[in-house]
Amino acid sequence: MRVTIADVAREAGVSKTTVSRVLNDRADVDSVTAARVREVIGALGYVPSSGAVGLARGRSRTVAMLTPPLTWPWMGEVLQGVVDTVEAAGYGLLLYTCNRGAESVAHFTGQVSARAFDGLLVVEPEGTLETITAMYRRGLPVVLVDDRGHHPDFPSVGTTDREGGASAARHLRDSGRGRPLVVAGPTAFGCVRDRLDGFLGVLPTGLIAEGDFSEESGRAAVERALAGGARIDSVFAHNDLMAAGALRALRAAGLRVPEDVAVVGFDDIPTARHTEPPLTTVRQPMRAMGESAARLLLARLAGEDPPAGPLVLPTELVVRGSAP
Amino acid sequence: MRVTIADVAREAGVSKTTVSRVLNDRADVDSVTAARVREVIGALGYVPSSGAVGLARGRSRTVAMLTPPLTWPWMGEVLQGVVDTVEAAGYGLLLYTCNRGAESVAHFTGQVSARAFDGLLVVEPEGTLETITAMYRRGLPVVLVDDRGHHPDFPSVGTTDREGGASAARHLRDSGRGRPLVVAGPTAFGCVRDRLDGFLGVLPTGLIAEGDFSEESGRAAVERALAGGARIDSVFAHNDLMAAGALRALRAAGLRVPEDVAVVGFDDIPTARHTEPPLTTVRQPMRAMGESAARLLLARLAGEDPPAGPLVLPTELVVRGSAP
DNA sequence: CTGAAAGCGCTTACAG
DNA sequence: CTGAAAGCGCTTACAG
Repeated sequence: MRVTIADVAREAGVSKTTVSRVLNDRADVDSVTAARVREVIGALGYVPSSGAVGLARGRSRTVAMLTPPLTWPWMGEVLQGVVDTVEAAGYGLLLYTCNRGAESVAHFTGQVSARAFDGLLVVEPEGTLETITAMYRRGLPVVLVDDRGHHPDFPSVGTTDREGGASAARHLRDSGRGRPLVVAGPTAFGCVRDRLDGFLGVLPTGLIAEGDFSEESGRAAVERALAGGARIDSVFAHNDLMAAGALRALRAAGLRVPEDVAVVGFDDIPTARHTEPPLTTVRQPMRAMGESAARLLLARLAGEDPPAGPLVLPTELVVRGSAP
Repeated sequence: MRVTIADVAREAGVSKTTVSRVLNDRADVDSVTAARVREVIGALGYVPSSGAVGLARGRSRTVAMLTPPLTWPWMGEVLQGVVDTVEAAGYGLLLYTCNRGAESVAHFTGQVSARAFDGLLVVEPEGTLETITAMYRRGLPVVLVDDRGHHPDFPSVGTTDREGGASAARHLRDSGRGRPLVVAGPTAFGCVRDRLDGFLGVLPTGLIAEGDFSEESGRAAVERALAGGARIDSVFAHNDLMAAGALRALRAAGLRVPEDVAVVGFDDIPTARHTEPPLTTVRQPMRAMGESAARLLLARLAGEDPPAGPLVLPTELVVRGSAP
């Protein structure tokens, strides 16, 4: 039924070896022969079986990516950066998510999926780190897009969390704010600690609430602070979702943003420009991070040595109405 | 270096055939033998090569998905629905995007990627339709997640665009609005014509602008209408991005939303609840559409016949502040 | 410049 | 219940 290299060889009157050479653009084929083979390939609509090619070559020209839920507001950017880079290199991308928890991971490591790819890209490895480490030890090239923790063992791509936090603090300080509330993410994450350190180094405060990166937790943190009688003139939230929640709580309490309280977020998700007022935020270059991670992995597959330290891409303060 | 089925067989003192039987849970293996083999598999950390399995079995247990840019606000939901369903069935998902245009498609159809999957899921096939059709004719199972056009030749999953448009119109009419501006998408798309028909059947209007689904085009459409002296009391935009643009233009013109002009969008993207005021919108069940499309494809791969017509999932009017 | 043959790591009749 | 052997569709020394 399906057209194989043998069909092409027979039709073109050459050996499979020669067809294979043409397919792989080897120089040592007579140009007339090559042209004829190419013609037959076109006429027959022949497409090589990637499974067979992979088996024979020992590698699949496919990389896998293990992600948190794809509904995270910034995953689209990361994914697009990865796909573009990987496709441009002629690789395929196999996508896995951990959102079904242990079951997903089990499946991921299980017999069906495994060994189908040459290398692995991981975003936010929490929960899967042991598994990943084991695969890494057995020789699987891995690169982390790691905005959550510090995993010095792996090649990784990150962003300037500390400087990002500091830039938010400088901006608030320079616009005359001195009583900030920080709505932090879970402090177990390395990025959270970095953002906190950077911020506090510029603008020290005792008012620190720990949220869980959800909008609701941002809202609750502000409500608690207000109910506790805290007199704040600004909020720095560790992501835009919590900042949006803070915005709501402030306005619900009758406070004006930015006149009474300025708000700065982190990430610059698509929603950030649509809140009222639009959100000033520390932008993470998610797309560039996806591209860089993919490039790092591809370089690794091409035999290059992994870089000594993590690749760190700069954040950028984006000023909008919530903290002019 | 790498552990193969031969290593397991040798270590367990059985043939490769027996190991293969254990691997595939065939009933006809002595339970003691099976236990021993399983033990060796664990000890050696053996993982089958999916390439070899696929080659031997003639199918890869992998499906591919061809998508528009992953930064589309609702792609995350679709993708998550697909990944969940596909993973649960023990299949892998190969991701391709068309965002680099012709080059992407060429790569997609090219030798490296093709034949690496058993079936294909396509979202918004514009531009790739000829290619897809050709592959479909040659026997590749295909399912469309098609919110843009009408392609009766393919099994597809859609939503109730016409009823969605009608529900927006009924809502506006019932709240006393009679002079709507419709900001439509490109009328070349089947879904746009359906939304328009549904809306106009309930609330006829001559004020119809054609946007391109971008926020900017929504803003421009409203500005033009206002500049032309149109006296409107409501806007129905064919997606939330254009609705958000309309919202901005209206407020910039000094009009109050919803008091002076009510606004209804389409999609219910994450940003919809964060605009000021939050957007009333016709929700598309993107995640369910992704799940259904994947299920349809998997059923097809399992040998089931494709359904006669498209699978149509219901929209739902979500009422928020922009049109209470 | 070209081809015959072995091999990649599995599965699957077939035979026992 | 178990195994030897052929075959899946390619690539790659090796020989000419």
